[in-house]
Amino acid sequence: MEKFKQDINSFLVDAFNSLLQIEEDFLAKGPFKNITVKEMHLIDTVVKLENNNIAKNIARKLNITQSSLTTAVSTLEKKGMLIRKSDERDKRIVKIYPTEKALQIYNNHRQFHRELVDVVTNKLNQQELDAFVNGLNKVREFFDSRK
Amino acid sequence: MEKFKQDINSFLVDAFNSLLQIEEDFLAKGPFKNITVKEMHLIDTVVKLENNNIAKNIARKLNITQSSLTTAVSTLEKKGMLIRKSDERDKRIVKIYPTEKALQIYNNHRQFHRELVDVVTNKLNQQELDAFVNGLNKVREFFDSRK
DNA sequence: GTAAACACTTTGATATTCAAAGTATTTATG
DNA sequence: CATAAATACTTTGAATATCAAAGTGTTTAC
Repeated sequence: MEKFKQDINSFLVDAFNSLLQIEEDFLAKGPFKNITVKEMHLIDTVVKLENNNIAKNIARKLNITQSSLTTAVSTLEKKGMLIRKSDERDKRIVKIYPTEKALQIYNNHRQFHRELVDVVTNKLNQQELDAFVNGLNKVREFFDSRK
Repeated sequence: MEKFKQDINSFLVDAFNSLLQIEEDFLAKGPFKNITVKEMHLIDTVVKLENNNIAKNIARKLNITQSSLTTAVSTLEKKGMLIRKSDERDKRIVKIYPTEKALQIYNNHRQFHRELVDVVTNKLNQQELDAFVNGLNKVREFFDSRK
């Protein structure tokens, strides 16, 4: 049992850092080199929020302050990745949209994640996969409950 | 199958950030409030490397440059967490040691991880645990092979 | 119609990171 | 054995990220 616990712990400690590193390398080798993991994460959030893409929601999702978001969006606006549009109905609100270029990067990055997950699922049979995903979800539930 | 893949992916994407957040909160509530997750990670590495605690090794382990390490160590030296000692035999080499205070923080943090892992293992039966750890190790293998 | 609330941006400060240059020490080589 | 090269680290200067607090403009509430 101790062995299991060690495995789980070292995974939580080390594997995530490895993932970050791999992701960084992948982006560095990709077609758009001047994008960091953090910027990728922002683009990802913007795309996924779709119609809830107002600045406030994005900041909350990313767990950063509005002022931090403002600067991050400005940077990506300069890089031609994001566009600001103020809401027609409520002019206080700023909505944030990905450019065509950002969508390309997004898809490129999605592909990376898809390959990553494929490697895992290919190595497990159906029963193992069931149990694995079940385990992950328990960990996640715990994390969510502590937030 | 698609559902499984989505679950695995969103775990890798979101759970990591949740963990970071939880860890930050835990440190903020702990007995030594002025310690960040990154600083904790540095202390952790110093303690674990034991006799290989020379600056160069620590930087490599953390995947940061030597110059970044220098400033990080200086900060924790000022906070009374780390001590520099130059090597007797080769005076170019700087060895880095944790103070008593750092060891207390280290143990406190270890306890946090122990509890975290306990929560997970308690929620899974033996068979599920086998599959879960097996799956994690497959993910890790993939990460390591890409490094 | 004015005060309060809201959504965002700007400003000023602090922290992190890196590359490049600099310092001190050790190793290699002719 | 003297000097060049390599090594381990630190300093410097620049870029980026982050936040709190103050500021701007807009909407809502009374």
